[in-house]
Amino acid sequence: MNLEQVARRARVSTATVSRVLNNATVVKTTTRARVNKAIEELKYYPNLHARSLAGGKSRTIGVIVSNIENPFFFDIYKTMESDAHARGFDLVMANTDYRSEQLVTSIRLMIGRRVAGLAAIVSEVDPSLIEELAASRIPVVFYDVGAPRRNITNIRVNYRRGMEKVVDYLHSLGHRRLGFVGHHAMLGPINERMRAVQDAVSRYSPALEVRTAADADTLEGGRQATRALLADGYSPTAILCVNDVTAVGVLRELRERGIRVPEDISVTGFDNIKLSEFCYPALTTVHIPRDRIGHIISDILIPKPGGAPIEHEIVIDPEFVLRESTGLVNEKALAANALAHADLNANKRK
Amino acid sequence: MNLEQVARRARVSTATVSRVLNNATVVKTTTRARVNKAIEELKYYPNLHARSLAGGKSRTIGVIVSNIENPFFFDIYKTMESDAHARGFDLVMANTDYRSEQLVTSIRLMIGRRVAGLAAIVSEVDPSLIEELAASRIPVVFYDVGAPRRNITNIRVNYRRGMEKVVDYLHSLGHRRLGFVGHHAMLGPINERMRAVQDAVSRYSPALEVRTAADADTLEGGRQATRALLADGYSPTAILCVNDVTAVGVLRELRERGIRVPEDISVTGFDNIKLSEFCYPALTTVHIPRDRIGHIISDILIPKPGGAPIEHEIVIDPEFVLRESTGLVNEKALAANALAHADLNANKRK
DNA sequence: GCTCCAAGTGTAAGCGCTAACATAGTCCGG
DNA sequence: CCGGACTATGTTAGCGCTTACACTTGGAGC
Repeated sequence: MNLEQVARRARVSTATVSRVLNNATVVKTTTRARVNKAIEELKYYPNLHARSLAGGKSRTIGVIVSNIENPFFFDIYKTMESDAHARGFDLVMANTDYRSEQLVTSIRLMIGRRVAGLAAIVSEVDPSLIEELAASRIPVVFYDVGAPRRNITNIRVNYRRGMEKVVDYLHSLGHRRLGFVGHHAMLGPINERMRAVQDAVSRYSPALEVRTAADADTLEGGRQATRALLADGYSPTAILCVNDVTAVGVLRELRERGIRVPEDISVTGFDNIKLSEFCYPALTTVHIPRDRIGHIISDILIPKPGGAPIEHEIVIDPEFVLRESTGLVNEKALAANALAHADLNANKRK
Repeated sequence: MNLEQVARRARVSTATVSRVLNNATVVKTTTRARVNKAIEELKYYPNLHARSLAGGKSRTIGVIVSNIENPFFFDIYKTMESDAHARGFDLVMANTDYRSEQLVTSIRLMIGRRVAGLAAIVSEVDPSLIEELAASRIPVVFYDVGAPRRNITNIRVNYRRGMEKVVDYLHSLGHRRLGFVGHHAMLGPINERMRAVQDAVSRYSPALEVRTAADADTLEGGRQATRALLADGYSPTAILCVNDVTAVGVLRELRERGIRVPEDISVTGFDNIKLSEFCYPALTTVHIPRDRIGHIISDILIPKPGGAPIEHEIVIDPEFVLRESTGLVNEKALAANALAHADLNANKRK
């Protein structure tokens, strides 16, 4: 089923069919109708490969994310998707699972697909890759990593500021021993986040201390990291998490141990995904405007006809969101709990 | 940057480069090395469009889902993705948001991409679409809808049986007034699920009754549906949900109203997504083996060399999972709560 | 030394489409 | 009644690749 067959049936040339398909206005209404009828009857769908090969361009935007399972990435994707559809583009998504070799594969795949634009919402970026992309001349948006170039725009979030807000707030509640739960991808921005926490803490040093544990960027990962954090007898009065998903995992582990949140330990998330509002207790977190980020990326990669030129580096300031998972420090309760927990373990061993 | 340039640089013909790319074995080792070097140096990535146009086939599998945001769909996608990658295929995902016109668009897009196979994990399928797909000769797998054909395989889950297990269990705990929270996409399988609930309930009729409310397939949707369900004074002692995501929304609304789960009201989910284990209280639910479903789909769409032929209709039996969100009926507490809630509302009005 | 064959490589015809250019109608003013 | 300016449609050369087929070698077999 191809152009030629449609053309034959509609008694026109392939060029005319092509014109109808791309709704060029020059086609006479009656001809157009005839062609559309033929298309309909033959259930013809143009071969997109031939199209983008011949046209030298595609109407596809590539999106590469570290972990699409995390609603943070997903929300950005979703916003981009609706923007793209509205402008007649399609999205192709690739997931790296924080593995840099997967990122390389994905980027090559996207280049192979000759995407019209590429969004890389990932943390594990190699400088040579950026070089390669710069050479490819494909419009690219990096989130949080990379350096601006002619065809490369950077969007970053001021995590430092966000983490400071969290640390300041916890400090003001009297917390002095903190835990930070990260995830394994400690490259780039996450490492940056870890450093952000440490720096934020060090402003109160030595009165304020923090210890870190990391696991996967999943619910289960947050839980495991909590176990690691509490394993060696460290008893933080508040646990900061690299994001909300992890934080929900933390909540689960604390509940399991009979530690109440926020009465015994305070917990904070990051990102302000929908779930942070629906979990129990609802998470105190930091809002990252994912829809705004998505729109910005769309505007860069699919420039609107009359659109204004876009900056090559965009910085977004996050906002503190107070909910139920944080409260005044409660050393006594914590001590009691630790004791109870020790007893429990002792009993188990018997 | 194309085959010809690489060929020139490696001092071979384009055919040889192509052979190297597709690792045909006939190429001499030294030639192969020369070509690979040229590819490397020129940072050449084959144009996938040209490839699938010339080859008449693509190594891409299309996946269409109703709501990728719901981990149920996502888990299937993820399993398929890793299977596909392992076999050198790529996935292209499309989301319908339960809108049937979006499904039509997506299917046409996939046909246009000449995907090697198509998985439609959606509920809103029109018979004429199935006809169209049958004609396209693309291997297709439908989940829960459609009818088997030469190139179409069906996978279904025995929801009926799953719902019966839930209803039986709740009945055995003494529950007699049930609520069912569904979602808006009341077509096909969801309607099927609703009927499944009603049928399961009617076996105990008239002792057992159920009322239904529906909203979006999201956390927020579950919450809204709960409001609707409880709005007219109906006071179920247990709420069954169409899936776990919705159930977490229900939990949230009940908590807000000061209704304890499971002491005052029992809640059940469906699917057994990871979150059902991490929310509070952990959900009693029904396990749908999403990884198994994903593998089955992969095996159908990307047949392994020595693979056994696949049935054209596959039925999966779900399994009941008991957790913390269900308990013995407690009419007294419920009455007290209803009263308290009425008071609260009365107070608000003042 | 010659034939024959296999292994390795080159040649060129498409795959289905777009777009630049060519051509055929159509209408109007002079 | 004819030239020119449109408008509508046709012709055709690629886009970058795969693949059937043609061609060149260098031995092995005799």
